[in-house]
Amino acid sequence: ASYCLNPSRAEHGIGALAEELLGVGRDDGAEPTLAAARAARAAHALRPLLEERLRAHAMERLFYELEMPLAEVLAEMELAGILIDVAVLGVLAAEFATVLERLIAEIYALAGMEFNINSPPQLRTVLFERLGISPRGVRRGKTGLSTDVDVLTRLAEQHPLPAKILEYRALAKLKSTYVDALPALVDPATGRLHTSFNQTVAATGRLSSSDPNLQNIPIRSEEGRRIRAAFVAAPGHRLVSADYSQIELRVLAHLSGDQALIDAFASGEDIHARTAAEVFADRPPAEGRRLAKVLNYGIVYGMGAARAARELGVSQAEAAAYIARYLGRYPGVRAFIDATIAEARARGYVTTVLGRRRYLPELGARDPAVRQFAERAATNTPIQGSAADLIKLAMLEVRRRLATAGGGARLLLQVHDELLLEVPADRLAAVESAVRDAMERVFPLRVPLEVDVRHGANWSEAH
DNA sequence: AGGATCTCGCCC
DNA sequence: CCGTGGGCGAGATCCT
Ligand SMILES: Nc1nc2c(ncn2[C@H]2C[C@H](O)[C@@H](COP(=O)(O)OP(=O)(O)OP(=O)(O)O)O2)c(=O)[nH]1
Ligand SMILES: [Mn+2]
Ligand SMILES: [Mn+2]
Repeated sequence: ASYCLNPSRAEHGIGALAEELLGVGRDDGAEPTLAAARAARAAHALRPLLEERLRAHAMERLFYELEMPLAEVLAEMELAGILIDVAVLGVLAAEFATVLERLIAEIYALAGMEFNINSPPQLRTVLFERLGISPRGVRRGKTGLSTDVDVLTRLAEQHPLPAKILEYRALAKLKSTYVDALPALVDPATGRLHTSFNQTVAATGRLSSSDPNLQNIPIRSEEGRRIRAAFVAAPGHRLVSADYSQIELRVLAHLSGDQALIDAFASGEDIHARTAAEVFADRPPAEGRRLAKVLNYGIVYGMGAARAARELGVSQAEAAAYIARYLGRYPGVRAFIDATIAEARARGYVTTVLGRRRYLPELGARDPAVRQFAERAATNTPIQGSAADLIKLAMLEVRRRLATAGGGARLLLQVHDELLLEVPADRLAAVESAVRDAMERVFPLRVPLEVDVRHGANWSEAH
């Protein structure tokens, strides 16, 4: 309830709420029995307060009909877990280790010394002092010159070392974060991996996932897809992935009412593919579409010419012209952004289609940087948050349909606009059409909702 | 030894 | 602080 009322709060526990809403002082060192008694008394006192606030904010349906029943669905998903082919990860670990060893040797040779490649400050010293690469035009962070992927990509034109570092970084990331970490978290009895879905963390209404995070499994690179392929279906089953097509662009079309965008979706256009064809025609189609996605959402959510120029590989002036032309094509979008910011400033918060709120007090900040940041968040939250509303609602409907027609099919994961299910092989067709139907009809918008449904023996095949 | 912060990079 | 937004985690470093 506290999360619905104010999703930006750092804590929603009884202690924090008692302190703020009841004015009760906290004593974290209290003897356990006493602490439990105090928590019980606080919970009892908080209940009518929170109930009244939910009513006053018109959030009773959001809470009682969406978030509360969703909690049980999420619990089932956590309990179900997902099967991991540990042997696949074992092979990758060995392969990656071999390549990393070679890269480390090459890096030391190019640097003329050994150092900790994982240490940005040490790398900075090697690049800009020992090798004397010019730091001209290199971005600075809080602590000094940056060594991130953008910087190293540019430096790669001047020296062979940065490219090797990039290669090392990409592989080391995959190995440490996924290949080495995931097997240790697999339940040895079942071979399955169990995440936590956090329902009260993201300020927009999205879920998050942790311990382990299964919402950021690699997909972009070939090596990444091999990791994703280690997420497999149980014997006799398939993994089914159902992912909304261009979801936030559709929500934007709905909320803004922009006629060009509505027409585009009414006639089945793929805006990501269109952008890709316009500006990334020289790239492989799949990569082009992914880059186009970044650009499409970036522009809509306030990306500047500097960043757009980097993404597009053109001058800032050309990027600025592209952004202007893009927004000019969808005049309703600009108007929606301006109206959303104005309304947010007046009311102090923005809302989603199901009445979720996010307060943005920084909209009144005098510091323009702080204020503009809040304005971009105000633009994004109604759209990202409404998309989160839709898939949460769809999850309840999918769960209901599985109960009657699933034949043992289970929801396993949610990845913001994607549901991953494990389905008995002989129930594939029925479950796929039920899931598609539930997701597409969940909450009719001014544009159709479309869902890409695929299946396979592993998550890489299914996505 | 363990927490906080920073940098970097994975995903939607 | 931030001029796309929203997350989580590994490793290094600094500090207690
Ligand atoms: N602001 C912002 N939002 C993003 C970005 N990447 C993804 N999202 C959000 C918007 C998307 O609608 C949503 C789901 O991501 P997807 O990868 O499924 O993209 P989308 O549904 O637009 O395209 P799709 O047709 O599924 O390939 O996540 C991004 O770089 N910036
Ligand atoms: Mn999608
Ligand atoms: Mn998706």
